[in-house]
Amino acid sequence: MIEEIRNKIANALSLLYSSYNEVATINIEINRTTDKSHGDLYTNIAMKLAKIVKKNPLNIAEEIRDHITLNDEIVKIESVAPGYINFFISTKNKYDQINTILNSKDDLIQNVENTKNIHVEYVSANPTGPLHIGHGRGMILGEVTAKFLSYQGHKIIREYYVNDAGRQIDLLLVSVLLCHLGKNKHIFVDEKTNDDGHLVTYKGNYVNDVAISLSHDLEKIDKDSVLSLLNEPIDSLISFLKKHKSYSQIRNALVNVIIDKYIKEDLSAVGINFDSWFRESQLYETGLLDEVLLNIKNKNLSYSKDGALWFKNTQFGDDQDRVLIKKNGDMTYFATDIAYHVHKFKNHDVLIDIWGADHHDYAQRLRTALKALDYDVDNCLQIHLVQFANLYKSGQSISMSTRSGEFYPIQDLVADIGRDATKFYYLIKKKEQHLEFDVDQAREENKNNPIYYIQYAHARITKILKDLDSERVSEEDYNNLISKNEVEILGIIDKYQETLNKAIFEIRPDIITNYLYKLSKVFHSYYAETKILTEDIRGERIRLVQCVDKIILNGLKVLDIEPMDSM
RNA sequence: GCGUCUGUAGCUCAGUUGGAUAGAGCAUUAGCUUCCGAAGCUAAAGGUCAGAAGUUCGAAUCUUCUCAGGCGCUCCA
Repeated sequence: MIEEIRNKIANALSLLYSSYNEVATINIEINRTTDKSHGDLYTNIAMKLAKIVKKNPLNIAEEIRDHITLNDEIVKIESVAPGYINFFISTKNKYDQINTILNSKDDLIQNVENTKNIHVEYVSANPTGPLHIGHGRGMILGEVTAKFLSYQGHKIIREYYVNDAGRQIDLLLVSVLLCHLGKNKHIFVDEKTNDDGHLVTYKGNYVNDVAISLSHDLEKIDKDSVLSLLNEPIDSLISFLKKHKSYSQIRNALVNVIIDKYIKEDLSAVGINFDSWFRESQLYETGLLDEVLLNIKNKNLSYSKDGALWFKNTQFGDDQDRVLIKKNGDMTYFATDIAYHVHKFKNHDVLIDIWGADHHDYAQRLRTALKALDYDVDNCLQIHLVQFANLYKSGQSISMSTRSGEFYPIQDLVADIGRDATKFYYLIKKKEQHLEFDVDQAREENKNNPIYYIQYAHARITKILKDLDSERVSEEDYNNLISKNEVEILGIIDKYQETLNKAIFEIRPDIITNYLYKLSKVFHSYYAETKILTEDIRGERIRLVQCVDKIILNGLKVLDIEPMDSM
């Protein structure tokens, strides 16, 4: 319908204003009206042309209007000040979408033509403990990103990058070892507290459980040697451990326990399964890290200073150069991340990283480094930065720290409000927005809680339609659906497909949650005001609510939320 | 100081590519059960779209500046 009108206008323009070159290239916008007294569709083309053809926009609108013929579908055209052209569409054609949706068997999603191999990396929290609500938003948005891209038709691999070779693992190992020796309250002489007042070693209750699981391995470490190092700086103990012949085996066992007993369980609680787990240690073992560092050196992008190896970031606009290899020989995250991305570039067309917004500067740094190594960063690497979520409970903001053991595990949130509410609330706003997440509200089972409100609409429709299985309802033209709510519902239905596809292609789940909420709202209003199962126009109303229900089910399915037939 | 995200009703937020009178929910106030689920509905009230200038026929939307808040600017992860 919109295309048809656009063609008619283009035709009129070529007759009227062909002498102006710019007219041929102008974008003819056709939009839906918000006020039905202005018809169904409108265009602002006359106002855009006013400047080019130097005429009063209203006159232009009139000229265009007179060059478009009416037919069965376009029943009226009017030109209105300051220069809108409004189109009135016949009811029969206005609502083709309702039949399209009711008759369709697929998911109403358009596929892209050239599909790509896309690598999506998300969560990737250090394997030092259970996942908590601070990880929740990236977790859910990462999953939705992967899902939406696969709806588009792309081939997706979901990967969790496991930082199993860094300092945090050594600190966790020390913490676990202390527990094993019954010294879990021990604090090292040099153990500083950071700005948040948290310690460097891990103090959560789970550390003790991990120590029990690993007791067989921990027995291999000589107890007396460890005890003798307790009054020295923590790094003495760490270097002692690193020299131990079973060090990598024990570290590996530790990481396995954390991943298998905690992280995978946490992910599964919100329904996430990764296709691949990539370990940082692989970068060392395969020699890729050395290879990449050599490449950086050969391209003259690094230099040595103060015993460390530096990348020449200032050559690319950064305000300082950044360290690749520390004075003590350890790699920085910068170095291993470059190598990891080099690895990912080998087998994929597009890489997507889902990171917290606090990594903004770092993302820029990584991009420039990879660009300097001749990777097509602009086209092939997307780093999606997700703003923080602030969770509230009983009016209090919940703060989080894995090390101190003071955190709210994601599994507790799921147990508290349910998997679907958890997902829904994390998805309710676009990623650039800071998210205020009220746990108490998410637990409520009333209209304060959008997910229940939507579920309730579905439950009500399910109840109405329950006994109608045998009733045949034929395709209708919906001419009798003329009440305010009916017209509004038809209008919302009409926009579903374009809304859905916009959400999928722009990876904006918030558009879907908003849409479903609005649809549910009008439905509830309609339901309270109108009896659906009446004698006279029963069929049309049944089809209307069937369509509403189908959209709710489809929208929830796209978001991977389970519908509730009764509540 | 630099970078970045944000600023819309008392609170939490929508607002299509710049379009016609800026919209919801909560909270407040006043109502609605012979009737498909009241886990609901109806209505009232609530606005300097942070501020200023600019572009435009037309700005919450685009540009610039200012103000306020979050985050980052470690040989941290």
